[in-house]
Amino acid sequence: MAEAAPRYRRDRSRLPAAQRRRQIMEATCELIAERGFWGLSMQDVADQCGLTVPGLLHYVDSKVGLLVAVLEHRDLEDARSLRMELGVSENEVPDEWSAGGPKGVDLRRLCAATVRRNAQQPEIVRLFAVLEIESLSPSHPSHDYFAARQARVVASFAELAQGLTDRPEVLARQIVAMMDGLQVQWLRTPSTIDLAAEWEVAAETLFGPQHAS
Amino acid sequence: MAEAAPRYRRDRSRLPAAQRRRQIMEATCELIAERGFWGLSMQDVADQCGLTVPGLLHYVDSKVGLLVAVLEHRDLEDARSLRMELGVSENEVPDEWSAGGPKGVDLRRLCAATVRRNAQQPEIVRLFAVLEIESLSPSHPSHDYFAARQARVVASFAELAQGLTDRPEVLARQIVAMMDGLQVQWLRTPSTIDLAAEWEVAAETLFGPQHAS
DNA sequence: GTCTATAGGACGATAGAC
DNA sequence: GTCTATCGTCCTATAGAC
Repeated sequence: MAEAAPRYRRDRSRLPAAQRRRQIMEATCELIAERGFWGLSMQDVADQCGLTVPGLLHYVDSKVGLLVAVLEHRDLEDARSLRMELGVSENEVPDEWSAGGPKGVDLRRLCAATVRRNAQQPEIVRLFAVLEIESLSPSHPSHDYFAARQARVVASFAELAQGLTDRPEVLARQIVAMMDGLQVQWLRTPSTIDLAAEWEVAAETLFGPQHAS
Repeated sequence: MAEAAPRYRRDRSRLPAAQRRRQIMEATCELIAERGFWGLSMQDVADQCGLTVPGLLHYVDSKVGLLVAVLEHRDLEDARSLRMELGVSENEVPDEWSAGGPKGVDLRRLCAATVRRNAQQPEIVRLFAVLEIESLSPSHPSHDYFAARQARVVASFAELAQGLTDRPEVLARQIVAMMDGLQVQWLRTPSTIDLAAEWEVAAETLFGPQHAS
């Protein structure tokens, strides 16, 4: 006749909605990075937030809903942060570079900034690495999202590479491949690889020796 | 009082054990490539083989056992096939290159052969791509396997790159990164990318212009 | 905004018959 | 070598109370 113990000690009752949403999103990012979308369970997310599963489902309508919420959230966050990093520190505005119209941004600097930023958030990098691979399957809920994303990035890079080579799209693909590949190696053994430094060397190879400015 | 229908029409009853094992391994490869190890279910494997789950468990003792069986199987297969491709067509013997002692093999040719072979078995490439990322998690059953594999490949490549550059390990990592990255892009849109050709161009960038032999 | 309770499956694995 | 039957756990999602 013992009372059933709750799965988790819930200490943060009745958070404001916005804060709760952010909390849910962050927990989901971590857990997808750790286990992938197929390995994600609503129970784990709920536990990590100090909620029950129905409590969690009050905010997102399904497991897939959780995924798209996370992706939208990351896209906004990334666009904002990259605009800051490049747009403010230099007088170029990489307005919507990822959405279609990169305008006058130096490709090499854009890559370096991206890598530098990624080097500071391995969990996010891992989230995308996991989803990028998982979503190769046509039946994955974010299959279309990542297909479009890949095409968009390559197209943007290719446009920016037009002055640098006679095969801009090939260079664009190589850049993306090298960045992704180095990031995976870095994720596996972060302590033995300095991602930003490694990229600098790779950039020399891909773009040719650095011009003295 | 209707009889329960079987999940699957089992038409290949009582295969010889060796044949059954091969069938199980191939089905598992496909399904892990499609869904990852976390998304793999014994039921799916059993169905695809025309078995019930307990019937399947007669051959492998657990789900993890299935995974390691697949990896061992692929390693044997790959070593054999690569030895054939390189060792026979030229008079070099890349004996156990992946296990530790690459001997006098031309790195550039080794890479080209590997890519050429991979271009013909997208399902296997995808299997490894999925597991490589999934296994970043320390709790993944093949975490150690892929960590060791990564280290081994980089070390081998670095050793082979010693004559080519003053930073062989950096070049080795770049090669691995580029191969992996291009392969992922190719897996996403196989029809728009010629993997072997794309690698040839990348090799020019990484190794420098091809020597006329 | 969060809960309890529960429906309704799918899962990995075992025991034991044939 | 393969089966039926079954256990106990986990899952997503719903209904409705507070």
